[in-house]
Parts: sequence; structure tokens; C-alpha cells
Amino acid sequence: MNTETTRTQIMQHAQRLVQERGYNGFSYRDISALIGIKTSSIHYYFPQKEDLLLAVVQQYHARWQAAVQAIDTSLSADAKLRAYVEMHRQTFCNTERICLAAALAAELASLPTDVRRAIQDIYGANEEWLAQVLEQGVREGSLCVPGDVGTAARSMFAALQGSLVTARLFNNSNRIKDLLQAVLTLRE
Amino acid sequence: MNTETTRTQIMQHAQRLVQERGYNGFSYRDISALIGIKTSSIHYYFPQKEDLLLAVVQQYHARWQAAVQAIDTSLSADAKLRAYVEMHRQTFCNTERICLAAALAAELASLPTDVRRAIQDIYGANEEWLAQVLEQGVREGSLCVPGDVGTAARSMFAALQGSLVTARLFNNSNRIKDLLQAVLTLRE
DNA sequence: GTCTATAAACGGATAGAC
DNA sequence: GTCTATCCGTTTATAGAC
Repeated sequence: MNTETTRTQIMQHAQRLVQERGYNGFSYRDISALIGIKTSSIHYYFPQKEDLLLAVVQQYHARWQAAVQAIDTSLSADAKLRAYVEMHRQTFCNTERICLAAALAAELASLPTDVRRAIQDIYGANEEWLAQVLEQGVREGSLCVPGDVGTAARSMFAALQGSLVTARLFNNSNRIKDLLQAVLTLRE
Repeated sequence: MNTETTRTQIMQHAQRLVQERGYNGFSYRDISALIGIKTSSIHYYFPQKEDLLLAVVQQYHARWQAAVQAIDTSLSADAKLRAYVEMHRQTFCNTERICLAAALAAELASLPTDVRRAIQDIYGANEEWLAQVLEQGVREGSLCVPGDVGTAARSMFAALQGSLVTARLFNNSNRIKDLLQAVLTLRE
């Protein structure tokens, strides 16, 4: 069982390149050179570049969702939130990459409609998960959330996505957990 | 005095295109078609595409700084903050564009060093201004800022940048003022 | 499945006429 | 300053051999 199929390698490199340089910042040639194949071989798996993009986005969404849902549901809200933020921080520290959805959302006007919808789905799913955790936190009293939890969840996810961007910009991964300060009643 | 010089038009379209599609998402041809000139004329003003980019980024920084510093320094901290967020919201509502610095930071790896530094400058200046306002707010008691003001300022600017991205993604400008909820003690 | 070969358009960029 | 003309590498994509 070799998971390092050509198709897998293509998608891995494509995802990384989007996160580093954006959708318009890489070409089939880049990927072909990295893997050691010809660009025509990539077209065999993904006839158009947009096909590759959509496949990468959907795979990213599925994997991220699985990772989020792997967070122990029996945890307290503040522990869930810490685990969630730590997930982002760990991913960033290992790869120096921002979220795929954020990278693509920045160049929204140059993306096909189905990809835009897929990006909305990623944002929506994360905001929804966060809103539920915040609501739990309010119930428990483990989190300090002023105002509407839905609003706070959207704001928090935006902050997290934005902090990944600045963590890379300033080469400082500590920025990723900055948003915890406001919502955690206990100091770290 | 016609400010609609060719140079001005080139820079206007370049800025808009970066904000909409990213640096790698437009070409001299796009701009030339929009203005009704030839690409060689653009090269007369900006020999390389990177020259154009740097000029656009620096102009954007200068104008944004001027607008921020035009906020009445005698205002209370919460009024300053509302004015600052409203500035973002108004700009977005008129143009449907995210911040130039955020658009570029998303494709960081494909940008020249001097542009990266300029983007850092934009982030740094905004974070610094916000930190001072938050500090004033803590002194006055007009803002609710738990923990370190520097950390809160960075987190807040990240949230603001991220909210512009989602405002565009979901076509909903209300998201931009979401972050005010957490920090304003008075409800809107 | 991967290759060679090729097409056709696009990209940034330059030289030189007007 | 703007144009025409041109260069040359890149990019996406296809046809067909192996």
C-alpha cells in the first residue's frame, strides 16, 4: 500500500504551493519539476488546473473537519478552544503555512465559483464549531464571551486566520494564540 | 491640474487588481486594456512589475497612515476605535476590497524582499496605533481589554484584516465591526 | 500511466520610430 | 510619452506514441 502515488504527490505539492504563493503563483511546471514527471502527466490526473484546485480544497476541508471533530467532545469549552488553537499553531510551526482557505480567499476574484463555495464551506464549518464551543463555555462559565456567541465565533475565526498570516509575516508563531487572552478567564 | 495622469490611472488599477486578484493574478495587459494604452507605455512608468507593486504599496501605506492620523486625537479611546473600524467598513462598502497588505501577505513567498518589508511596516504601524488606543482605553475605563494591550492590539488587527476577507467571501459588511463587541463595554 | 511533441495564448520586457 | 514591432520564456492544454 503505497500512498505516495503520483496523484497524491501532485496534490500535496499543489496544496503547499497555494498556501505559500497563492493559486496564481504556481504552475504545472513547478509541480512537475518537484516530482520529476512531465506536465502532461499532471494533466492526466487533473485535466485543468481548476480541477486540481477543487480536489485540493475538498481534501483539505475533509481532513481539517476530521481533525476538529477528533477533539474530545467531553472536554470543557476552554480546553476545546485551547486544543483547537494549538492545532492551528502546531500546523503552522511544522509547515510555516497559513490556512488554505485564507490563502485562496485573498484572491477570491480569480477563482471559479465552485471553489469559492468550497471556501465558504470551510469558513462556515469552523465558525459553527467555534460558536458551539463558545456557547458551551458560557454555560459552563469557563469562557468569557461578551455579547452574541455567533458574532464572537466569527470574529474569533477571523482573528485566528489573520494571526496565521501575521505569524508568517513576522516569523513569530506566538501570535497564533494571542486571541486566547481575551476569552480565557484564567491566565496561562 | 489633472490628477488623472496615466501614471495615476496605472497605479489605481494596479492597486484594485491586487486587492481583488492578488499580485500574480493580473498582468500589464489587463491594465493596458482598462486604460486604453499599450503595455509598453506602462513599462515607461514602471520598468518592472515589481517597481509598480512597490510604488502602489508605499502609496497605500502613506494614504492609510494619513487617514488614521486624521482621527481626532482628543477623542475617547472607544470613539477612536469606532472611527477606526468604521474607516475599514466604509472603505470596504465603497469598493468591496480587502486591505492591500492582507491581500499581499497571503502570497508572501512570491513577493520581493522590499515589498515584504513594506507590508510589515503597514501591519506594524496599525498595530502600534491600536495598542496606544487600547492603552488609553484602559486608562480611561472606556474599553474592556483583558491582558496585555500589545497582544490585544495585534489580535484585534488580525481580526479586522480577517473580517474584511470574510466580509467579501460572504458578501456581508456587517462582519467588519464584529470585533467591537468584545472590547466595548457599552452595547451598540 | 508516462512520455514526446506541439499548439496557441500569455507573460514581462526592450528597441527604436514618431 | 506613446506607439509599433519584436523577443523569448512561460503556461495551459491536447494528440498520439510507447
